[in-house]
Amino acid sequence: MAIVCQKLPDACQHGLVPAPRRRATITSVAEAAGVATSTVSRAFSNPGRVNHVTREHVLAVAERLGYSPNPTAQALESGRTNTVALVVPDITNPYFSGVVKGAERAAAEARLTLVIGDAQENPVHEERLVRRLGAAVDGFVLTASRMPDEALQRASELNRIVLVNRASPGLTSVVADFASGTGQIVAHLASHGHRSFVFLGGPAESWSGARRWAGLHAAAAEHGLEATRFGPYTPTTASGPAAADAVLTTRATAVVAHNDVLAIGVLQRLAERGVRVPEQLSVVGFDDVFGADFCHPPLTTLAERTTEAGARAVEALAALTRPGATPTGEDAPVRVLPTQLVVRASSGPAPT
Amino acid sequence: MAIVCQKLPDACQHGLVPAPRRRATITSVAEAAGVATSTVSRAFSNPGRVNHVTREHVLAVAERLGYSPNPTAQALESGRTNTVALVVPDITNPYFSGVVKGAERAAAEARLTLVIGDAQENPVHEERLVRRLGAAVDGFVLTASRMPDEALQRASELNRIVLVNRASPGLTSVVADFASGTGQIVAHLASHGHRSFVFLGGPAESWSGARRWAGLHAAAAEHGLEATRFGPYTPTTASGPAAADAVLTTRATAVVAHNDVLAIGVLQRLAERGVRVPEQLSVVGFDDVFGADFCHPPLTTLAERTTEAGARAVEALAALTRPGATPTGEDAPVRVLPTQLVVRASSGPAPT
DNA sequence: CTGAAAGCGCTAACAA
DNA sequence: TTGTTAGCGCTTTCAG
Repeated sequence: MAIVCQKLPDACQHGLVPAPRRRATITSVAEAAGVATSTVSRAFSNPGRVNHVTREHVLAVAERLGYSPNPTAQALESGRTNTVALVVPDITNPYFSGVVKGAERAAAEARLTLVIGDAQENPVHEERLVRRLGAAVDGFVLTASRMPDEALQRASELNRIVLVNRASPGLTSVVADFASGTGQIVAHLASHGHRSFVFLGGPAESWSGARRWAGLHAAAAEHGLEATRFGPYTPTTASGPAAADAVLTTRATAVVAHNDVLAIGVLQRLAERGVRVPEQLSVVGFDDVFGADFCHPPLTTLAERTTEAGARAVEALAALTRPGATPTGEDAPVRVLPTQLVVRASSGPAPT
Repeated sequence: MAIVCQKLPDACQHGLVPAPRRRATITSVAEAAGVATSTVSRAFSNPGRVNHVTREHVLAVAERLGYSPNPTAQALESGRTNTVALVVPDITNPYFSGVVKGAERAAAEARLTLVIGDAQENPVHEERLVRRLGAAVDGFVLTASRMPDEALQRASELNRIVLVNRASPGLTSVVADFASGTGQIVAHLASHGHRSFVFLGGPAESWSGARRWAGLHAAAAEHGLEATRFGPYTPTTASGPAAADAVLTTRATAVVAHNDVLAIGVLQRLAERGVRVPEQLSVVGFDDVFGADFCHPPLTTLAERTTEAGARAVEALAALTRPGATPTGEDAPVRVLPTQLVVRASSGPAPT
């Protein structure tokens, strides 16, 4: 059995690799159609340079054989795959849904295939993903990348990269306006008479986490509020209890969480412990994710334009892959998207 | 400038395609190391058949040059990419998060790269995705596929396919035990004195939706309940108002929604209209997604082992891709995973 | 243990 | 307009 498998181009490899059926190749189509492979190739990717009736014929034969060009081979030749990868830290975090949706829409418009990779909140895994996928895609959108700047620089030498909610020297990026957003949050709290708040920090590597804290800190100083930072916490509801309990050791009247998922976990814990929100403690999140509007009480949170961010990032990436595009450089644009505070029932006047 | 670009293997293509930098190839490594390309190849993928010190040397040179094998080229030769695709109808639906997580874990264990595709609730888009990615991956896990059986059969001739929450003749699949699950739901309602309920159906093409209704219908007959089906509704919270309003035209004392997201939308609408849950109306969902435990009131729902489903599916796919695997056939296994009713506050005694 | 050479499926000169 | 030919980067016989 195995002995037969030597170099018989077609019959072979079947018993070994259970590839369902051998796909038709450009060669088989060319033979069946009685033309050269290059004609078949042109029929598909260069319609202008082939006789109309020849083309029809080739296409008909191809259809009959169920042929469609092998993207792997096309990619090997051209170096382009028309595929871009979107990498997110944790695909189960609903925050990234919007980014994914926007990226998909933009990819479809640019006739690009989008694949999504999950970095699993792990810089090492993220870097490996980029290495692994590097030659198989035309570029990456790295969302809230946890990779250190050096790693990003290294990766950007081999790959086209666009960042979302992360900035790094020389790299194109799309970020939310955290400066304004954190200002809105602090103004909201100040207007309600709060004098101090606790910030529940997210992962240490999180660039946006750092921006959030920096913004809150600055705005707090401006408004004469006292701001304290706790954490880091893994941004999941599971971190809620520890975070909430930590807050309750202080006399802060408000708490701002790294993101909504963490805030919701905090809310759950506070309910468990009989702390009334917002009467005793105001809670504010970031992201306005699915769930923020129906948790109890509904969460005040800073909404970002995540869909737009995903779309803009893919568009920028598509532009980078087009011939004649300027590679990254000093002038790498940072696009800032507005943010908006959505006030719901989880925040209110400070207790007197 | 462009004139220079003729066939100079290296200098070319730079001005045209702004690929950040030319990646090192097996040839450049071979030259730099003073060995043949085949030796480099073996150093990487056949460590046994190369002298230990030669191998070290090659690896060192490769490292210095930043070389890593081009998966596209490897794939072209071997037909294997060590990449599998997971396709979901809508990645923003939190239900699929568990499947993704499980698939990721299993893929990592099998040393496979996982890419995720979003079919956007569209059978046509789903089929196109399979076509597009077909040659670039070793196989597919199609989750809750909306493709008709014929399309699946066709696709399975060219690709290795494993289904999750969908069955189709001859295809391997992993499904939740809806028969038991729907029985649990109906028993729960019956034990609380409900005499009739409405089922809010999901997309018409949804296989699991059909199973859910079939199970509910059968169990209702068994318990002497009256079951009515409404819909189809798009399974998003946005469909909640229409669905809830429809239910309120009936005298049903309970409503079972196609999934949690829809159920949450219903809950929101009921609150808006002043209908008390569960005093006036019990609400039950499917999936136990993120949010089901903190919506108001917390949702009674049928929990599936989504993580396990994702993992099992990828394992099955990995097994299919291993040499010697039996291609699909009559005996294609259908693996049934248990389901469990999670009773929360959204369901209770029928109003008297 | 290592090298030479063929070829995976496709595209892009170049000729005809 | 079409065919011929030479690779893209890699793996894999087959010799040495």
